[in-house]
Amino acid sequence: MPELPEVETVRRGLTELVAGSQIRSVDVLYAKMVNLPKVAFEKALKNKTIEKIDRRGKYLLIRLSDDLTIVSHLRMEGKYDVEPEGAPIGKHTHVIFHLTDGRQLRYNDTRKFGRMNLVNTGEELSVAGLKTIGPEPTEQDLTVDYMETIFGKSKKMVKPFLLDQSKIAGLGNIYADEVLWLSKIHPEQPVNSISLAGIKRLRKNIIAEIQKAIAGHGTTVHSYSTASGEAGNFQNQLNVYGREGEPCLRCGTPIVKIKLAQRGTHFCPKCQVVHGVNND
DNA sequence: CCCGCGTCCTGCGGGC
DNA sequence: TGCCCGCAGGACGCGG
Repeated sequence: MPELPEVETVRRGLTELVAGSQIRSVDVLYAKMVNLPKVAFEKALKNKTIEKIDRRGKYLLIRLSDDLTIVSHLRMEGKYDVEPEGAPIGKHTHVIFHLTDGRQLRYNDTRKFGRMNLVNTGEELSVAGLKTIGPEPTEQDLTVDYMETIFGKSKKMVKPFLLDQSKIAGLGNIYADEVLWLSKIHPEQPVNSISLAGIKRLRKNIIAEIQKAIAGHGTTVHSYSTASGEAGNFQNQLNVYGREGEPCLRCGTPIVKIKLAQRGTHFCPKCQVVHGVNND
């Protein structure tokens, strides 16, 4: 479920809760969750200290002593919870880190889509998604020049393009719909037909929206909450996502939902129209 | 190389 | 009510 702002919120929560803690042992309850054979994964993590938690796009990089890093991707529904030793194990708990202070860090994931890759620090690029990941959606990293170049080279529809992590890191289905609505760009618009003004508008909205969502601790759907039990509140600031049939907040036209590249896509059919080449 | 599609999983809500 | 189907904030790997 989580997109960049939710993963960043998890990163901050984990930093508060477990940075500096030592792992006594690890239990892998669902072997496919980890890249190494279960026993090797468990053995390698024995007695390691969690030094800090970094993030790249939607990936958490859990830095451990002895130059080890767990590359953790939550995919749709992964979450970390800290529980006291002895708390009942939920049916969706797949990895348990026993800490030396008596607490446990538990990885829970209803759909089992999440993955943990244990690698040597510095060799994160051996993880498939990190090899090709695009720039972070920040003022410094996501430059106008870069956007102009990649947009000029593809005829792909802009919505699926924004979901491609090798182009820009961190956007998912919700924020892609939101930034296109904010930028008044139709989700089916081919990227090489978006004017420079449109690209600049989109870039500004991507950067600002991600920052705003991080400030709001991310978007909560279902019963998602962060490691520290803190639910995000950004869902209250969504303009189009999940608002099918409700009036557009700019013009009152009912929001439409279509399917693009297998993903639900929300937009305003009046504010967001497909333009001709470079016609804004 | 690019693109679209199936696949990995479980739970929930809508419709019959 | 019960069942079946489609859908869900992701991304990889495959084949064309």
